[in-house]
Amino acid sequence: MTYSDTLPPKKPTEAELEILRVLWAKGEATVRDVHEVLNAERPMGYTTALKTMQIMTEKGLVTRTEAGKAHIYHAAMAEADMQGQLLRDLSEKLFSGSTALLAMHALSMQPTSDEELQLIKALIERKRGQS
Amino acid sequence: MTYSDTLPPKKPTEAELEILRVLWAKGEATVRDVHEVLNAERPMGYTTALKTMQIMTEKGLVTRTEAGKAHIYHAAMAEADMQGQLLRDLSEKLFSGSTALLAMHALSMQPTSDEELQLIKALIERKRGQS
DNA sequence: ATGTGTCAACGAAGTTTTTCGTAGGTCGCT
DNA sequence: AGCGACCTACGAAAAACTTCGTTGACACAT
Repeated sequence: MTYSDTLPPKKPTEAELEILRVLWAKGEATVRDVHEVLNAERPMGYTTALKTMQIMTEKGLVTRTEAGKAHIYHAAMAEADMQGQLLRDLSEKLFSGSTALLAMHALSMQPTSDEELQLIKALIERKRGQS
Repeated sequence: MTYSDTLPPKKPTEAELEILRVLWAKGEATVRDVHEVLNAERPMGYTTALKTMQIMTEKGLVTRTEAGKAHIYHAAMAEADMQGQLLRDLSEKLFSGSTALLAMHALSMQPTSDEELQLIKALIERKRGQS
């Protein structure tokens, strides 16, 4: 029985999220793969990445295949699901739980391309019927 | 010379954010005020709130007036600015830095009222000219 | 003046997160 | 067999965060 069998996945820590980012980008990766990417961004020991990934396995944040010599890791949660979870978390803590309010704030803070605006308008039209 | 004079405000921790929430809601508050609110949500010692607020003062997250007996605290950063900062942080970590992408995801994850949708549309129209 | 209540300051313990050194295993090469 | 390269596992230190007990100050009522 693993952690993930009994408890809902907890929010990843800062370091864990960095590793998840690499896993999402690559689809799957070994500790070495992950370490190479992260170490390029800022100095970090190999065993630091290893240890963190071991802990993440215990927590159920990643799964691994122990096939060959080096284990192959996968993110346990899809990136979109994690985006949703952290977005909801932030909306609760800073926007009274309103993801719409959060979205509005996000939109107003940065130049957005017409293309993106168009996508958002489409999204809104699609939602209009629902509520 | 205080911390905030030399360094940009760091991301608040979980506990610090809870305190900021109270300060933003009340405008200003004493340790007792803050403690009463937080302790109602979940058990928490008075000195825990006090200590955290002292640390926040050092970090420059809050300012305080030492006028009377009890110090009066204010959030150093406006709520909207903190919302912006944390939104940008999240967008960098999970949305390749695109706040528009973040906004879209936020919009698609929860029923949104027509009224809110209307506001967002207006926001988009206003932005359309800019880019 | 003595006791009671409220306050800030401080130190320190407890917890979680991050970091990495060391040890031991396996593989392939000489 | 011995060596070097690469891997996991483990333990533990270091750093960051959270919690709270104790102390001493001050004011006010007894």
